[in-house]
Formats: sequence, structure tokens, C-alpha cells
Amino acid sequence: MYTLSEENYLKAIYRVSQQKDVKITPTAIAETLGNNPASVVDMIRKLTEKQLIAYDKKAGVKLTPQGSKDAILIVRRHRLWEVFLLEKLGYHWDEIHDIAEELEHISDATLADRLDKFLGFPEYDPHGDPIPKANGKVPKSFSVTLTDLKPGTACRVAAVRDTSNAFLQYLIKLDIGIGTRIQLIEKIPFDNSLVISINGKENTTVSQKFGENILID
Amino acid sequence: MYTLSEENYLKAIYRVSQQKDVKITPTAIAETLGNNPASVVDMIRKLTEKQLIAYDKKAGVKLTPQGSKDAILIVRRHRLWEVFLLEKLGYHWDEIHDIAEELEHISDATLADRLDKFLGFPEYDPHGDPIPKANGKVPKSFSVTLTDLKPGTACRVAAVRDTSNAFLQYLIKLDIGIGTRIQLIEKIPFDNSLVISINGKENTTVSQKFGENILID
DNA sequence: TACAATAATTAGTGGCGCCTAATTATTACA
DNA sequence: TGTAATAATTAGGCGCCACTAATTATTGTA
Repeated sequence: MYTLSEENYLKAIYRVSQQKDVKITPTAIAETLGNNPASVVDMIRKLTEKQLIAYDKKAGVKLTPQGSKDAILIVRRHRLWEVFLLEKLGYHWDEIHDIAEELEHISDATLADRLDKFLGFPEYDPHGDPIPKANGKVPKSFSVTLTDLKPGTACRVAAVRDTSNAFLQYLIKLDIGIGTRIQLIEKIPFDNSLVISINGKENTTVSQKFGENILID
Repeated sequence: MYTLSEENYLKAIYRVSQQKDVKITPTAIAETLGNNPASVVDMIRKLTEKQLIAYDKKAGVKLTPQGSKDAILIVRRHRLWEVFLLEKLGYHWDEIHDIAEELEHISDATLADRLDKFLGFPEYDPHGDPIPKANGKVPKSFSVTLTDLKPGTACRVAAVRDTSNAFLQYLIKLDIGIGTRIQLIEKIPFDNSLVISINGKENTTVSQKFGENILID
């Protein structure tokens, strides 16, 4: 099917296009993949030839229907493997991403669907990201963050935006996971810090950046 | 750790060294991997520099202790994934090899051991090949073939030597799997064909080549 | 032993996917 | 609008791992 690199580009473009409603530039892709814009330009040419993306200097990079379909399949595989690693092999939250990054490239025609069935057709991965269905449909993803909450109200953690180890390990330390209940006690006007109560326990203060990375239900 | 190619060479050298007690030449490795002897010579240099193999023109290629350890780990991963694919995802005998060929290269430090535990520490893979233990010990492998059997005696299929799809699909057709009971009725002197009874059913004739690829208990 | 067949090796090449450095295009702002 | 900063692109190169073709070593056998 595709080379490892091609798949990583497709996925990166898909992810960037999901996150924000902005134009996808070579530089943005390079930053996501941690490589050089010059390399990205090469790959843009290659993927354009293969009709997986369209590139217009004004509009930026866009996935074609085929590219979108293929990118979604890669994301599907990634997220299914994450569920497998956590639920079946007992890995922790912060350990699964990198392994899934390798597993997602295994391209057998029926593997994803078999894995999906084996796992009981999960809708969300361990970070709360929606797992695309076999038909390409993607369950709704969460977009409201902790910073959007009104002081005094409560919510349930539905997903995390940042999936870096640094963030996930901080969450483990704070005893926050998907499903954890959080009440916003107050916002500190000075720097938008948030005073929260986790699962009804004593108050904790977290930064605005932290709050923006917690997606709620 | 290693590149994909390096791992494939290590595994190929290990497999050749297990099969026969002959000198491992560049040509033999090239045949196993289906590539060119000239490419093999390049890789022999590379793996020698990394101290994973030693190459002597007289003695052929030998794995060093480190190379052997690493090769065994790759084989361990391959065979564990085969068990997973068959038992958990419902694949058939003849479908799992190629997928395991990809899965075996995923190199997380604890993945193989977690998978091993999840599968209940199996000793043999679906083809009857021994699965190396976490400590590098390899359960005994089978070496007696159907052609070694005396006419009139019976045996149990313990493993298969050839794992090609052609052979495995033939076995499925004949309703032979690991554990199947076979009785040798007679050997045809002309071409060493074997007349056998599978699971006590009516007699079937198979070739010498066939018999050499059935390992028995 | 000599010679033909086979094996091993070297030399040179090409694709892939990355890089740096240099150049060109675009954008933002004084 | 002109210019400085930033982004995009081109040019050239590199490592990896294949390949083919040519050459050298090693065999087996007459």
C-alpha cells in the first residue's frame, strides 16, 4: 500500500486538519512531524501525484476523498491498538502512544476489523479520541474544555487534547482520568488559573494551559 | 534498536542455523530472504561491525552471543503474535505468517512479555514451532518426520516444517492440523509416497516431500 | 593438475526520505 | 509602499538497502 513515511504524512495532515480550521502549510506539517519543511515539500509533491492530497498555495494542503479515507483508516488502527495495549496488555495511559505509532502501520486487510470486534467495538480510545468506524464514520469528538466551564459547575473528563507523556503523567499524579468528575471552583483573573475539585476532594489549582487540554462532557 | 533489514537478516541467519547443520553462506542467506547475494555481503559487513555475527570464509556466518540473543527475541515476538492472531483474532493457519512478519519488529521493551502473559505463556506457535521464553531458552523442537515412521505405526502431528501458504492450504484441505493423528499404512517403494490414514479415516496417498514437512511426536 | 562451474566480492547505480544551504516568494508592518 | 521577517522552494548531498554487471575465489571433476 503506502510507505511508512507516506502514512505518517497522511495521518499528520489529517490530525492538523481536525484540530484547527486553519490552512495547512508545509511548515505546520513539518512541525507536527518534527522534520524539515524542505522534506515536507518533497512529500507534498509525491502525495499530490498519488492524488491523496491537493496543494494550493492559497488554500494550503487538503486531503482528497481517497487521502481522507486512508488517513482515517490509519487513525482507526492507531486508536484501536491503543485500546488493546491498555485494556488487554495492561499498559498505562502514557505508554501506549508510541507503540500504537508502530502498530498502526500494519496493513492487513481485515486486521483492524478483527481487532475492533475483539475489543468489543469501542467508540473512544484511552485518551477520549473517537475511533473511526469500519465505514469511515467518526464518532463525535469533544471540543468544550475545562476553561469554558462556569465557576461553580461540574463536569466529566471526556478526553485530553495533549497526549504528551509530560501531560499524561501530570494527570496520573493528580488522579485524573477519562470519566473523572471535576468541579470548577473559581477562575483566578490574573492569569486564568483554575481552582478545581477533583472527584469531590480538596481544591487544587491548575494553569490555563492545563485547562485547555482537558476536554469535557 | 535495529533497522528492519538488520532484524530480518538476524532472523534469517538464526532460522537457517536452526534448520540444518551446514555452513551458512551468503548465497544461502540470499535464498532465504529472496534477495541478491551482493546485498547480503553488504549486510554481513554491517552486522559484523556491530558484532552481531562473525563471518569466516571457511566456517560461514555464525551469530555471536549478542546476535543470537537478539535473533531469538525477534523469533519470540513473531511466534507470540502468531498465537495472538490465531487464537484471539480468529485468523486461519495460512494467514498469520505475513502479518506476524510485520508485528515482530515492534520493539517496545515489555511488549513481548506482556503479550506472552496475555496468551497464557504458550510453548508452541500455531505451526508447532517452539516459542523462545523471556530468558532466551527455547522449548524443544520436533525433528522426526512422517517419513521416519514405520509402516503400521501411528503418530500425532506436532509441527510443520514448511509454512508456505501452498502447504498449509493443502493441509487444511486434508483436514490435518497440529494434534491430528496419522497412521502410516505403507510406503510405496517406487517414489517413497506414503499411504496414510488421517484421524482414522479412509486412506490417502501423499508424496515424500509432503511427509518430510510433517514433524511428529 | 587444469579447467569449468559455482560462489563471493567489488564497483557502480537508483529510489526513498531525510538533511543543509541558498534562493525565491509571501507577509506584515513601519 | 518599501523593507524586514518569515515561508516556501530548489539544489545538492547523504545514509540505507536494494539492484546489475564485472571480477576474483573457490569448488568439483575430468
